[in-house]
Order: sequence, then C-alpha cells, then structure tokens
Amino acid sequence: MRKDVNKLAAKDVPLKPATGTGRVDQVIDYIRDYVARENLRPGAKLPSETKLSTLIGVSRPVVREAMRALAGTGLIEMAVGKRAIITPLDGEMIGQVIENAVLIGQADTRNVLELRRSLEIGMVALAATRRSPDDISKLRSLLEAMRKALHAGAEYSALDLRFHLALAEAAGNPLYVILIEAFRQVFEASMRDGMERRSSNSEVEKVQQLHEAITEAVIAGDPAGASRAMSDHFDEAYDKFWSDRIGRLSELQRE
Amino acid sequence: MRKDVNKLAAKDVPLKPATGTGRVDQVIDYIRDYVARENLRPGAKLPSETKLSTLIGVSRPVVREAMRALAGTGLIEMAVGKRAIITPLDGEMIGQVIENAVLIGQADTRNVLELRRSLEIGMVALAATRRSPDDISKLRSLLEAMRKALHAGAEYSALDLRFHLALAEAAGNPLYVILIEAFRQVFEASMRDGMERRSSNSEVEKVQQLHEAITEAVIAGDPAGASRAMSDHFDEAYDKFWSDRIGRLSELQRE
DNA sequence: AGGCTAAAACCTGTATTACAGCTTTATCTG
DNA sequence: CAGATAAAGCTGTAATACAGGTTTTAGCCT
Repeated sequence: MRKDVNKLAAKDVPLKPATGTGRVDQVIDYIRDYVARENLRPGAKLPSETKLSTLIGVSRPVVREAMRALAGTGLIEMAVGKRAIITPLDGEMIGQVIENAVLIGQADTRNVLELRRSLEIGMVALAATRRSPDDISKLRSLLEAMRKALHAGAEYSALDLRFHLALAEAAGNPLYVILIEAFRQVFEASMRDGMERRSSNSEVEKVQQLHEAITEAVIAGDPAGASRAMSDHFDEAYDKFWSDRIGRLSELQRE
Repeated sequence: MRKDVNKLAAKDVPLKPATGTGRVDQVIDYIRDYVARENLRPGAKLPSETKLSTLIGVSRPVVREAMRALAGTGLIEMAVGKRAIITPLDGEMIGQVIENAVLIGQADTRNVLELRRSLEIGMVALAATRRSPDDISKLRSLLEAMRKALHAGAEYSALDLRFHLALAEAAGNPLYVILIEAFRQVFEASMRDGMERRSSNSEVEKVQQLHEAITEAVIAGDPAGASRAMSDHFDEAYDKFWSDRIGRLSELQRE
C-alpha cells in the first residue's frame, strides 16, 4: 500500500514539470530564486529543510543535496541544529575552484601568479584614485609595522598579506579583496614549502622598498606610478619563486 | 536488533576519528585526496557511490552530499546511470560564484567590469609576447569576420566574445580563458537587457577600430601598446554601459 | 515580579531500505 | 561472428528513524 504512494509521489509533483533535469537541480534553482525574490542578505536564514521539502514537494535528502551544492559554491552555510544562512562571498570558494584546476593539472602556479599580477596592477591604479584618508593612514601604519618586522619571516608574510588587502580595500572594489584572499589560499596550498627563503637582508630590504614605492604612488594619487611599482614588486616575486624565470615580465606592461 | 547495529555503525567507523567536522566534509576531503593520489585527469571516473560508501564506512546519502558539493565547486560531474567523472574547470563555476556575490548585493556590475578590465589589460600584454602564428591567423580571421558582421548585432557580440577568448588563448594561460567565460556569464545574467544598443554606426565602427588596434599591437609584439588599446576598449564599454561614467578610467593605467 | 533553569519543540546529521530508470556488459541466438 | 536481448550495475529519489545540537517556552525559585 505504501509503494503505490511512493510511485505517485515520485511522478506528479508541483514543481516545474518541464526542465527535464534532476530534481536536485530544480531545488537549487528554487533556492536561488528564493534568495533573489526575498532579497536575502548575508546572515539571513533559509527555511528549514523539512519546510522546503514539503513546500517544493521533494524529499529531504534532495533538499539537502541541493543545499550542499549551494554550500559548495559558497552561497550558504550549513550548521548542525541551526538553519542554513546566507554567507558573504569570501576568497575561499574561488580559491578552492582554482585549487581544483591545479589539482587536475589544468593550470599551474605560474599561471596563478600571472593572473594575480594583472589583477594587482590594475588594483593599485584604482587605489591611487580612490584611496580615502583612512586607507592612507592604514597603509602607512602597515608599512611601519613591516619595517619593524623586516627580519621576522612569518610575521612579515602576514603583514604583507594585510598590506595587499589594504590596497584592495583602497581600490573600493570588494572583488579585489576576495581574489587576493583566494590567491593567498592557493599559494599556501600549492607551495607549502619554499617561502621563508627571502631571508637575505638585501632581498627583504628591496621588497620593503617596493612596498614603499607602491604606497607613495597610491598616496600621491599617481595610478601609473603605482602600477609600475606593483609591476616591479611582482618581478621580484618571479625572480624569487622561479630561478628559471621565463624572461623578466617587467617589460610587458609598462612599456 | 537492527537499531543496535545502526548505532554501532554510526559511531566507530574507520574514518579520521578526530577532525570533529561532519562526515560529509570528511568524505569531501577523502575524494579530493583520492583525486590527487590517483592523479586523476578530466574524464577519469570516480568509484561508484556504493563502493565509496562501504570503503569509507559512511552511508550513501553522505557520499552523495559530498559529491554534490564537489560538483558545486566544479571538480566532478554527476550523471544518471554513469559514474561521476572529473571535469575540467570552465568559466561556469567562477561565474556562478561571482553571480552569487551580485545576488546578495556584495558586488555590482561595475565591480565586475573593473575586474575584467584589469585582467584583460594584463592578458593582452602577455598575448603580445607569446602569440603563436596560429593565434595571429585566428585573430586576423576573426577580425575580418567581425568587419563583415559590423551591423549584425547578436552575431557581432558572439564574435566579440570569441575575439577576447582568442586573445586569452594567445596569452598562453588557461586561467584567462576561464575567467573571460565567467565574466561573459555574469554579464549575461546580470543585464539581460541593455546590450544591442551599440547599433549606431559610428559607435560600432569605433569598437571595430579598437579591436584592430589591439590586434595590431599583439601581432607586432608590443605589450604596452596592446594594453593601451585594450584600456581604450574598456573606456568605450564604460561609456556605453553607464552614462554617468565615474570619470574616464583611461587615465588610470596608461600614464 | 523578575530572572534563572530545565524541559520541550525544532532542526540538522546520518543511516537504512526500497525502487524506478538509465548504462553498460555479457550472454545468447541467428 | 555479429547483432539483439537480458542481466548486472549505477544513479536518482523517497520514506522513515533516530541521535545530537539549538532555540524557545514555560515553570520554578528567589
């Protein structure tokens, strides 16, 4: 007696009957639409799984799979006992996607570094035209802290990340912040070793000088100069990461 | 008699017992490790769900949720009847992630266009140094086709996309190709309307001229010139998309 | 009456079983 | 030997059950 019910329930449900794709995909679309329709913002709660499943007319496992897929793209976050919430995009998702590409041999670390180079060169140009007084003082204090931590290795690396993030914020485009974080994640995963070898005094001093040049240009409102300085900064990184550097890339973007 | 079995099966399983995170997350890690360990490449098949579930010691729904999450990040692809396969990264996933950000109001279309601008300016500089004879002939033939389709609206748009993709390929970095595709997707979703309004003869002619300028610089092996031309191209786009353009961005990156 | 505690209601995480429908493989037949 | 057909395997989905975490409610004590 129960089997017949199952068959029926599996066939004529109140869902877009056409699409032909699986039910899970339909629920994914449904939830996306729901977020758009209700104008949900980060922190907002989704209906419970059971509510959604009865509402849409599918079983709870299907709803769970759909949610898990959306959690995979970083739209929502699932937690035990609590209802799923909308999460702001952070670098992790994009970082993971790029990691995937590296994992299956579709891209390598040099590709990623090139990408980051393009991005940050454009980013500082924007930062030079949009930086606020707050941004300027933040950059200055970071630079000062970095000078003090010149020979502190790990601490300098952490500050370096914050420096680039501060530039991204100064650029006034949230996507830059997200991508900087994503790249950091990829590099950490991809080259768990290396690093820390810029210990040489002259090298670290040069890096600091380049940081200062970037900052000065940004503060002075000089986009071209900022781009040039960032370009030099990446040339440094290239030299450091690959001894067999494939021809200084400095010649590329700044004439 | 069955319940006790369940309880046991739910407690002491041969899985990393420590992490504390949910089982699904552990299976996600397991599969990622599996892919890395076996050096799987796009097209390779994953073990069946039941095999994985018995192997890892979790139920099939858990394996399915993990797979669904990985499918969400674009690492694998699930199909009915067939086993899941490794899929190459394409623009769709990153496009979807950025769409999510726009969906929840974390970024807007201008942010995306700015990002794309940075990327493509760097991209053509690389293209100008790495283009192969094949790339050159491809760009030339595309340019010719575009000239013939100058007033064909939709067709010109399609060719425009292929033109930018050809540049991405010439840059010799697969990530550029992926991101160009991702951006296309975001723009299509985000501005289902507009577009098609560059019908004016003088406007479309100017676009074509900029395309030609980019191509010439790339072929000539002139990175700075290519970047400059691409920068102009994006200024055009800005003027077209937002009448209240926020100050010509041309001044930014090319001195 | 007010604040704190304990219980109930709700929710997610996971397991089990069942079956429909699609794919692939192997077998059997002409 | 080749093509058709049946069997085996796999995924998609549903229904049910229960453990354990979270939030809310209601009662109790001060």
